[in-house]
Amino acid sequence: MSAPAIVWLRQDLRLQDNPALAEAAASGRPVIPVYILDDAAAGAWAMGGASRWWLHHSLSALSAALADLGAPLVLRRGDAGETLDRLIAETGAGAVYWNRRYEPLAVAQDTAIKAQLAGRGLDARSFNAALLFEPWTVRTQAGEPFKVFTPFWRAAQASGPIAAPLPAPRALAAPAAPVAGEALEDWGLLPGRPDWARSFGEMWQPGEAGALRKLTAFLDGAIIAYASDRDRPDTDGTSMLSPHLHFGEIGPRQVWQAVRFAAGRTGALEAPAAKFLAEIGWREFSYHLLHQAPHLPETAFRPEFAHFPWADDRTALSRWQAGQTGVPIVDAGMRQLWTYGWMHNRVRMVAASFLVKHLLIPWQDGEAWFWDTLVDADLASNAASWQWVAGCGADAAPYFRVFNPVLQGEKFDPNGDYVRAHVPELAGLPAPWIHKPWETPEAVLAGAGVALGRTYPHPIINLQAGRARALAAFSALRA
DNA sequence: TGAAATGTTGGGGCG
DNA sequence: ACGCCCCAACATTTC
Repeated sequence: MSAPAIVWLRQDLRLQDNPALAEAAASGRPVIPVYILDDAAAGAWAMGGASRWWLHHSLSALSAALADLGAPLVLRRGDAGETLDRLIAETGAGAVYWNRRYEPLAVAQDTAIKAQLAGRGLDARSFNAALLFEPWTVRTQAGEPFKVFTPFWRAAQASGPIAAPLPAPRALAAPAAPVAGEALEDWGLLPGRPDWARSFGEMWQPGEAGALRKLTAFLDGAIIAYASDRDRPDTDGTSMLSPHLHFGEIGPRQVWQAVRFAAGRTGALEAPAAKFLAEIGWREFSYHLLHQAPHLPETAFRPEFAHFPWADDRTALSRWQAGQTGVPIVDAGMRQLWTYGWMHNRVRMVAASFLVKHLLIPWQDGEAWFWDTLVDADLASNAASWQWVAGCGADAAPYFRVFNPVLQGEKFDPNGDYVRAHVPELAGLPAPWIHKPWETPEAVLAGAGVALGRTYPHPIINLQAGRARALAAFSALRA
């Protein structure tokens, strides 16, 4: 029997379209799939709480699926390089395969490990499972990386056909002797008390099966109205694939093929399909930006922001985090985030704009909170999106684009149902007032059981004054 | 993937 | 029937 192949799984927790796993299966070697929890290697960007909840359940699902195929998942903790070395020594493995990561520290770690393994004569190989286009392959005519989304996406799509996804291996050869691993329950990935994740399960089914279910439901339902409903937080208008994509429970090639196939069957889907795939494109663009600017999670892409006069207001930050700003659409979003580990994208923009512009709080503070609380927390997307809102990123929103949370609420949550779902103390307010309780007549408030300052906060800032202050601060930057 | 201020226009009420 | 005015609706520009 030939020496086993280790498949080092990371953000590719699936069987379908998994090139590293497929390579191991095709090699004829016994297969040892391993997941290594290596928090130290991630530095300041170790997985947040919501991501850990997700990881626990995703590994649980993957473990069952791999056991069915004949090669049980091995769980280990510690420095990844040392852990792989020990595993190789224990099992006599002759090959290590993995799918690439793109976070700067992960790239450095993978590069060092690969050189180390190859130097010792092991077959160490990496593959692409996470992106449609490798970040370093999309270039302008001048050979430069892109800084603007639209030309990036046009060039990327024109750069060649997207490979068809690989099927899941039908079976895997088990190693001669079982490989010892840790118990998932011992990793402490789930919250203790209080169990802030108790509602997550209502919305999510981590794992490959859950990912495919979300994709199917989207293609059978919301995609037809995606162009408009994706902006409506009061509907299920989006795919909700983001955490599945982040953990690699489904790959972008699978999404691409399924969407194109669905659109090919009926012409009515062509336009919404293109809109949806452009969102996949934004994910690709974020990785493209992170690759050209490795400090994107910490430092403004545009250098003139280095000395921006941000406010140091811990109280305001806490109230924003807790969904107690007194601005209904913002509070609804922040509470949806806390309750379900996810926030509708339209509301993310509104809540982020409110923090960065009305409150002048550094975008990095919002980024850090999202990192800890989102189940889809993704270093590239999170950093690029926060910089976009703050206006300090590539292809960023212009400085004068300040979302008015009242108008956004009235436009995208016209009946107030989204606010009612997440801010129950306002549920009695009629639609014309629910997005601006501070302007609501006293009699209407009383009729709805709302007492401002007691059952629901006064707004943390006057919206007009906050907008004016933001415009002054951001326009000073240009001068 | 904005909002607000300012400018323009055209329908309809009304003397 | 006509002209004046109001203002909603839309367009443009400014931040």
